[in-house]
Amino acid sequence: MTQTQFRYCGLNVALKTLTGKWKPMILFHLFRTEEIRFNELWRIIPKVSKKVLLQQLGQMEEDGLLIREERKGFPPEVYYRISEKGRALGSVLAQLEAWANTYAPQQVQQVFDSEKHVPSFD
Amino acid sequence: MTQTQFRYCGLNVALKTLTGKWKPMILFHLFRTEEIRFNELWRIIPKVSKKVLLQQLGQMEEDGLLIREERKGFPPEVYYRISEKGRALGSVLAQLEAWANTYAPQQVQQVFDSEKHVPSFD
DNA sequence: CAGTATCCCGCGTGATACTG
DNA sequence: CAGTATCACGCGGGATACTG
Repeated sequence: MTQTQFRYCGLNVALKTLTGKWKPMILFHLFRTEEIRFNELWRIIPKVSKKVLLQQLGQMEEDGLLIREERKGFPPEVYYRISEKGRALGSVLAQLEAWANTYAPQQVQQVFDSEKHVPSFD
Repeated sequence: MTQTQFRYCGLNVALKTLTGKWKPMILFHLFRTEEIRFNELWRIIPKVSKKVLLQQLGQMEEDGLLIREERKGFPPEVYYRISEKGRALGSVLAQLEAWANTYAPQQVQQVFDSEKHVPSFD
């Protein structure tokens, strides 16, 4: 039996940065691609309003999870990519995913079914 | 460089079960003790209303994170303890805690300071 | 194309009083 | 002691139109 210990202050902070309706999906895509433009991201994420997507990206930038790069010109080009801080979360996110798949497979399936098409990348 | 992969459906489910203002603290205490009575928990968690604490405990029971045991008699005695499913999250929670302490120490410190007294058990 | 401005609504959280 | 009933409020999320 593994005895794991933690305090809750850091846990609070970590969960706060991860909390947001679209953040898991955003992270998923950031982990998949080197960089991605806003509209590209917006197109592949169904049913989110532009305002909210911008909002969540803004929070994630504030929290240092991602890096926003604005290449000058017109029309504007803005690229988002995962940061080091964000990448450091990768294994933990994978473990959360694994935990859910193990202990709550039916709920995971529900989320899966509730979406038109979950990008299946192999 | 560790390449970690995850989909977001399970991540969504996992984060949903962890989302709640007092859940990190509740988990912390459940991991510390074998079992704990409601009022005991209520006393050591400052500034949470009884209703909300009950609410969050209720959700966590629904999600199978903890086990609620009601021992008959009067006045009633209700004990809460971590479940297997909940315990399986231990190492992940510890990693989230560690991540926050590494990458956002000042925010963690802020949370720490904003509380009268964070139970420091060693 | 990327971002802002408004207006809106439901839900998570909270204070307080009451009950078995 | 543990739990419920009410009432209230702010905030996250959403629809839509507009701007540089």
